[in-house]
Formats: sequence, structure tokens, C-alpha cells
Amino acid sequence: MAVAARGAGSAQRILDLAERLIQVRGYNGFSYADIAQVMQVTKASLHYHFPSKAELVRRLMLRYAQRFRAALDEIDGRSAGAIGKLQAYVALYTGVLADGRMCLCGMLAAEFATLPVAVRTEVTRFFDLNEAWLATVLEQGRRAGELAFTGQPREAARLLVASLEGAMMLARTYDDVARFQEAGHRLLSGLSGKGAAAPRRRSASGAVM
Amino acid sequence: MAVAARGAGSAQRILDLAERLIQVRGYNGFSYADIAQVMQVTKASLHYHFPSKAELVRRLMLRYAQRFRAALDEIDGRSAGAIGKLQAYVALYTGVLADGRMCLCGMLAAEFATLPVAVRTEVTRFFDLNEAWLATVLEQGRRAGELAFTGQPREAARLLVASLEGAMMLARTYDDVARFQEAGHRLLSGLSGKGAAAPRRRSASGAVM
DNA sequence: GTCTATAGGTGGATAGAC
DNA sequence: GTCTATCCACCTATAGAC
Repeated sequence: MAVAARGAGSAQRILDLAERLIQVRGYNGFSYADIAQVMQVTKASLHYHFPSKAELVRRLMLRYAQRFRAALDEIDGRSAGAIGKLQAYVALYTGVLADGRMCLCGMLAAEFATLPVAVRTEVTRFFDLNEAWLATVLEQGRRAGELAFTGQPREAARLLVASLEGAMMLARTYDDVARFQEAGHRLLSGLSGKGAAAPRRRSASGAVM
Repeated sequence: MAVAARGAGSAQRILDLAERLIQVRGYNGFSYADIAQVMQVTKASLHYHFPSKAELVRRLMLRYAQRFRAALDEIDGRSAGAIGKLQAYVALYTGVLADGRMCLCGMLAAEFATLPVAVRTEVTRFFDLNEAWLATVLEQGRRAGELAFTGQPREAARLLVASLEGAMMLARTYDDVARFQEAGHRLLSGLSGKGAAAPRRRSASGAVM
């Protein structure tokens, strides 16, 4: 009961800020001091909620994965066709990028060699999830004649994830969301059975990525 | 004359180590101490050659760009067809990845927000160069009927660069070069006029990326 | 839960001897 | 060119008062 009293909660706020900081500056590019400054508290206070940076990020990853799985479920429930699902999936990326951020795991993938092991595990888990979900969508789409591609759905899914992550990173480098949108459109067109998919560009409601 | 006396030169050695460190750990993940340890000298000695970290990396970028441009020129001179050029281009990535490294600029692109401005400039310059070179190859290949793709060569080139960078990052995360090779093959197949390109996998002689 | 205070370490960088 | 010595800022983390 008393749990619902606090508005948002300090721990959640800390995770929110850490998330954004990592997405913009990377794991090795942010510190407790950055979060403390925005929250107007001392660094020591943060250690009460998260004893170590590694633990903070690990917890962040768990929350992130949960939210992301929910987003994919939501897409599955909302969109019927494979193309619609893929468009919604790409829109997840667009929403984050429009906010000046990278995919959390895309960022951490770059710094992979310097990450705590517990965090590494969650990063690969995230990509595994993406690949598996996309592979299912692609397979069903092809079976329904809605999509066309060669080889295994899993391989096509891997390339799609990698391409979107790379396009996101490049687009952010150029501070140009349109670059990413163009890439996303080309990728979906290449998967569409009949020519180009409708270039409808829907932005995600709440950024989940 | 005395210049040729020293074997390799300390400055070059420093750049070599810094390059590898950035490609594995990132700009914010390495320090003068890392280089000093390997070279068995003090940090102060490094500052004699490169007064600041920003200057060190800027100089590194200049050397890198020069070497990369030479590699593209070499490809232009060696390979006749567009597909051959693209395969050789992909092989540049493969060679670096097989050595456990990321593309230097792909890595720096992730950390873009934390980079010294002078370094940022060189990172975007690198991608501009890649896009321009690829766009030319793609355009000529399509005109010759060797390649098939829709839209502007420039847009196709951008997607290709982004996809390769993303695939490289994911493959390194999984420590699985084959993942990248599969992605590269799929990308080239998608550009090839008639079905799949020969899955000939040539590794770069000297890693230039 | 948040504070002060502080520990112990590492970061990039400089001065001046050799 | 390389060293010792040192600076100062910042980092993660802890102890203990409030």
C-alpha cells in the first residue's frame, strides 16, 4: 500500500536517467555524478538504491527487456499482417532515435568488451529475443505470401536487426532521423513480396527501446 | 635520413596500440596507461609524442583515413566488376573482425556524443567517403547490368554501409565471424542482378579498417 | 533515504631532471 | 625521448550521522 504513495520512485527515476545517459553517451561515458546532478542528490544516495554501477545497469537491462517484450506483444496483438508488424517494429527504433537516443543494447554492444559479465548476458539475450521474434514474423509472412526472401527466416532476421542497429547509429551520427527512415523503408521494401511497402511512417507512442 | 633509422617509430607504435584499443574497448574505454603498459614506458613518455588524447585520436583518424583510401584505390585497380569490388569491400570488414576488432569509425560512431569535435569531423568524413565510393560502384554496376536495386545509388550505399557496420557489431558481440559473413553474403545477393553472388570468401591481406 | 566525509583508485596532463 | 614526481579532477564505493 505505502508502495503506491511515492510518485514514480527514486529507483525508477535513477533508471530512467541512467538509461538515457547510456543511450547517448554509453556505459563508459556516464557516471553516478551525472545522475546525482540532475536529481539534485548526492552520489552516495544513489548507492543506497543501487550498490554498484554494474548492478544498476543489470537492473536497468531487466526492466528494459520487460518493457521491450511488452512492446512486441502489443505489436502482435495490434497488427495482423507481417508487413504491419515489421513497420511497427521499425517504428520502435524511429521513436527512440527521434529522441536523440541509440538503442540501449546497440550502444552496449559497441562497448561489449568493457561490460560487466552480467550485463553482457542481458545484451545478447536482447538480440536473441529480437531475432526470434522477427524470424517468426518473417516466416509467417512468407508463408502467407505477404513477404519474399531467400534462405532461413532466422538469417533474414539477423540481417534485419543488424541493419537497423547500424542505420540507427549512422543516422544519429549525422543527427538525421530521415536517414534511418530511408534505411528502414528500403529494408522493408526488400522483404515485401510486391514492390515497395507503403512508406507510412508511424512514430512509436512511448519510446520502449 | 636519420628518420629511417628507428624501426617503426614510437609514434606509429602508439597509434597502432591506440587503434586496436579503441576498436576493442572504445574511446572512453582505453587510457594512456593501457598503451604505456604494453610499450613498457611511462604515461609521460606518451605525452611527448601526443600532447593530448584528443590529438592522439585525431592523428590516428588521419592515418586511418589515408590507409583506407589506399585500400579503396587498390580495390579499384584490382577488381574490374562491381560485384568483385563489393566482395573485396566486404572482405575489408571481415579481415578486421576476424582479428576481434570493430571498424574504428563504427566504434567511435557509438560514442559520438562524447568525442572531441575534431574527432567527430573525421568520423563523419570516413562514412562520407564510404558512401561516395560505394555509390559510384553501385551506379556503375547497375548501368552495366551487373547489379540490380531500386532508387538512388547513394541511398543504397548508405544502407549497405549501415548494414555492414551493424552486422559487424552484432557478430563481434556473439564472437562469431560467420554471422558477419552470412550478412555480407545476403547483402551482396540482394544487390546482384541474377540470384546469389558466388559465396567466395576472401579475407583481406592486411587489415586496413 | 539522504546527507557529510572520505577512502582508494584512475583519468589526462605538466614540470623539470637526465 | 624517457624518466620521476606531482597535480587536480573525477571515478566508484563505503562508513556513519541524521
